[in-house]
Amino acid sequence: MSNLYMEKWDLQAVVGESSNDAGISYLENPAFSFDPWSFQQEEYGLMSFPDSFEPNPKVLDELEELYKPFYPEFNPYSVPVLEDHVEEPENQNQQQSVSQSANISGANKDSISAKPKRSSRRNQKNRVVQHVTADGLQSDVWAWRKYGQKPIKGSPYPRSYYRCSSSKGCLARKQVERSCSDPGVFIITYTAEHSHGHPTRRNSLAGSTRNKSSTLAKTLANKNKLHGAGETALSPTTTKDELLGGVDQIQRDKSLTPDIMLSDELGQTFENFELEGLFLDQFPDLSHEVWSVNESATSTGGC
DNA sequence: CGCATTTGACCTGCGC
DNA sequence: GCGCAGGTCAAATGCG
Repeated sequence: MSNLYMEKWDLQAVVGESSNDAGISYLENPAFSFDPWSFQQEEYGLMSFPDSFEPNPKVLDELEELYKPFYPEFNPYSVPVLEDHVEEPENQNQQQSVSQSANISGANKDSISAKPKRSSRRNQKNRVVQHVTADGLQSDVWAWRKYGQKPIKGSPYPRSYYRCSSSKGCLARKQVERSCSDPGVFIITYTAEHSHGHPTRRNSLAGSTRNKSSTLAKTLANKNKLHGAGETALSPTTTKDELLGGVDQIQRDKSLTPDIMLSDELGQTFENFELEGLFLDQFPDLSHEVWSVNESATSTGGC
C-alpha cells in the first residue's frame, strides 16, 4: 500500500461533478469532485491505495489542465484522497440493537443465543469524514465519551473511538486519528447521527466535574510513560499541545475547513462548530492551559 | 457514588 | 478455514 500525500487547496468552490453517484464533493480541492479514480474509494481507506493502483490518466490530465492556471503547484498525481462517502446504513435497527445488547449483564449475555450482532464495519456506511486541525477538534460542541483506542496498521498514531454522551441512546460515534502524512491534521470520522438537538453545557450525561487540568497533567504523565512523547491518544481533555504533538507552527496556523460536503442533516449538525467560544464553553478549565502550553510546542517525528 | 479513561479481550468482516 | 485488522466491550482504575 502506498500513502498519498494530502495537499490542501484553499478553494471553497466545488467545481465539476462526481463521476459516480457516491455524492463525493471536496470543498478544499475541487479537483476531487471529479473522483479521478473510478472505483470504490472507501474500500481502500482514506489515503491508502495498492501500489499497483493506477489513476485514470485521462482524468488526471484533464484536472491538471483545468487547475494548473490557477494553482501552479497543483499536481493531480499527488492528490488528496478525501473520503466523504456517505451512505445509509444497511440496517439501522442493527445498530440500535447493539446499544441494547450493551446493557445485558455479563452474567447473562453469554446465554442469550439470539444476541444481536454488534455493529460491524459493513454497517458503518453512514459516515462523514472530516480533516481538521486541532482547532477543528476543539470546536466540537458534542460531548463524547471514549470507549476504545486501537493502533492502526501503517500509522504511528492510534485511532480513538468515541460515542456521544450528550443523550442516552444516541448512536452517534466518532473516530479520531492523526493523519500520518500531516500530523497537524486529524481525521475525524463521524458515524450515525445524533438523535437529539445540540447539547448545552448542562445536558451532558457526563456531568463531569473532573478537573480537566489536573487530569490532563496525569494523563500526559501516563502517556509519556507508556508511549513516549509524540504518540499520544486523543481525548476530550486533550490539550492543543497534545493534539498537535509539537507540529510545526506553520502547520498549526493553517486554517482548514471541512474537506467534505456534508449531508443536509449532518450539515445542520455541524453548522455551529466554528462559533466562537464554544470550546471554551465546554472546557472552561482547560482554556488557559491550552493556549499557554501551545506556546512551547515542539516538533516531533513524522510517519 | 457516578462519571470518564484506559486497555486487554473479544467479535466480526474480509482477503487469501 | 485461517489469519489479520478494525471495531466494540467491559473490567479496572482514577477523580471529584
